[in-house]
Amino acid sequence: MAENINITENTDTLKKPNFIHSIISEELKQGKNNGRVHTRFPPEPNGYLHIGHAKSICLNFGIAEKFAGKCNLRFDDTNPTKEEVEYVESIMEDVRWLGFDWEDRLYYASDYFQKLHDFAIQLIKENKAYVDDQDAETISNQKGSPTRPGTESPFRNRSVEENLDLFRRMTNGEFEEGACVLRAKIDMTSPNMHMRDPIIYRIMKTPHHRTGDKWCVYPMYDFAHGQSDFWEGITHSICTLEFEVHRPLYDWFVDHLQETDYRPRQIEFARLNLTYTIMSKRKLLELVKDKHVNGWDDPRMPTISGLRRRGYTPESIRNFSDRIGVTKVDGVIDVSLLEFSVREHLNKTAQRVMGVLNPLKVIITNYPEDESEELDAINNPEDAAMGTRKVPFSRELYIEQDDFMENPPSKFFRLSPGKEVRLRYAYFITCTEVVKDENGNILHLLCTYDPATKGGNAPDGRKVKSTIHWVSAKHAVKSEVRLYDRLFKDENPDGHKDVDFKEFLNPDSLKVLTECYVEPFVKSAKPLDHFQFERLGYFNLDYDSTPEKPVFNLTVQLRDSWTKEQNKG
RNA sequence: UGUCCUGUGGUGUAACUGGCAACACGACUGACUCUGGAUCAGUAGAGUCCAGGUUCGAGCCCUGGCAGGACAACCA
Repeated sequence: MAENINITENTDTLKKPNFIHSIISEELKQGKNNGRVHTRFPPEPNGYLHIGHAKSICLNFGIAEKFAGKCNLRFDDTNPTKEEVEYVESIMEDVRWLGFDWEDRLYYASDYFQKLHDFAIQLIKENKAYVDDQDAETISNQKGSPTRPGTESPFRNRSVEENLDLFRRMTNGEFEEGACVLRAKIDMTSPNMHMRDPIIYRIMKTPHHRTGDKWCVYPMYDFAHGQSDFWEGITHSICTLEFEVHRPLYDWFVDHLQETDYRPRQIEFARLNLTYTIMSKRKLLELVKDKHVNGWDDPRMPTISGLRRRGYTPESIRNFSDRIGVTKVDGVIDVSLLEFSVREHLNKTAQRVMGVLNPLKVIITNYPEDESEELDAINNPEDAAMGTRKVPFSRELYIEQDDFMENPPSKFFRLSPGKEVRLRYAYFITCTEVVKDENGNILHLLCTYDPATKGGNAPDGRKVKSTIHWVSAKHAVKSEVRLYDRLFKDENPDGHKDVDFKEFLNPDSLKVLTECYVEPFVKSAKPLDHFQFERLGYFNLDYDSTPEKPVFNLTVQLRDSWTKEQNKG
């Protein structure tokens, strides 16, 4: 798992305003909540966070930052059957890695189990809640349908005393799971299904990851969330669109909780959808459990830990999040926007290095056998402060197979027989002979170099069409490189009614190259360090690396107008 | 036969109390270049879901439609 977590300071100046900012500004102008702004990020610890959560994290913490308010981290842990400490820990790690700080405001819904239980008793005493002995199916049938009103439970009018006694016995564990539930008494004919006497407590005899076996009744989401917000002094409870219809219920509970002017306000926004990926925690879990990927942090996963391992930076994710905006329109964002965001950041910050993925040996026939020299290379042309490094050069080199064509088309500028190209930061070379085996497979290339072009410039002003990357065979570090492609072949794998999303898994989403050569500079790299392999893409060092064998992950390729050109024809 | 929400270039978002539909990604040109990267300059692409109405003027206001989404877990 991730070791090198560097908290990056939040210097983003963009923070594009959105409709929630407008609502808050307006309220502030009216003096609401005495100018206080307090949000929260409330994940259920039942899985790893994904890029969709990142949007929510940036939104909630971003609002706090923008309005000089606060943002809490709260675990919505009201269902012990699904929640685990492993998830709690990963979530905290991910939020921190993204660059946000909840300071001392770490909360759990389970912190409020007692208060919630007290409130439930209060509702019973006010004759606004009752114990229902019917089973799940019966209750469900009585709820009616969105177009048909529900009917009342025969237990709806039990006396307060009886309800109090029953709920006490539920709490004491006298009943089996499913034997009965506590329901709010609202309106079985409401056009809003959520107002038809919603269940607020159920019996669960599963130990809770924090409270152990102290409780055997647990509050439902709707009963816990608004009250938790209230007790924490949350002013804006931001959630996704599907909770829109829950809002009247959210308000109903808070209105019955306490008489005061202060009310947390629920505001909904559209969750993030990305092309070629799925965002459902349940389905991501399925990919992990069925081993379609190698864990939650597999670099192909849209999880934050996956993106981190893949080489995404917190800045790039924050910028992405800002760029996509916040609205109530259900849309799908093109992954290319995410990719643009990493390229943008890594272009400015990544150490450049030369690495050959598919090696083709080149022998410089006029370069002395046992000699070698060191050439100066620029670490990052976008940032002079990053300085230069030495790159070893010798008689035997590797170049990229794609950089040589025996019979090149007219627009191919790279190496071919008789053609001269520049080896980046080194010399001009000319291909003099293609050496093949008896089957006609290319074994290696014989080239000559021009000693006068050392450093890459010809004193006679001679130009070459192309500069290619290379690596000195005897100095290079043999590495493994993992190339990733999109996990799904379909733009919307989740959007087909009759086809399971797994049908669209891309069988070629991972390609492992074991014979790659990278310049010795990378020997000192630590896991997660970012590099640009010149002319290829951005890569980072994987946790699986050993000093003997580095392993690199492809974060994203460089834009490539050559293959684009090729695909035209 | 319901309630709630949403409709602006290919995609995502803007447009302050009505005033020439803007920005980013993507696409395409060209310039430059020791990364076919980056950078720079530029082009195309929507008349704002539809139909009426108010107004000198409507993406914004009004009326009526249409389309898409959410809601019937003892999940969150």
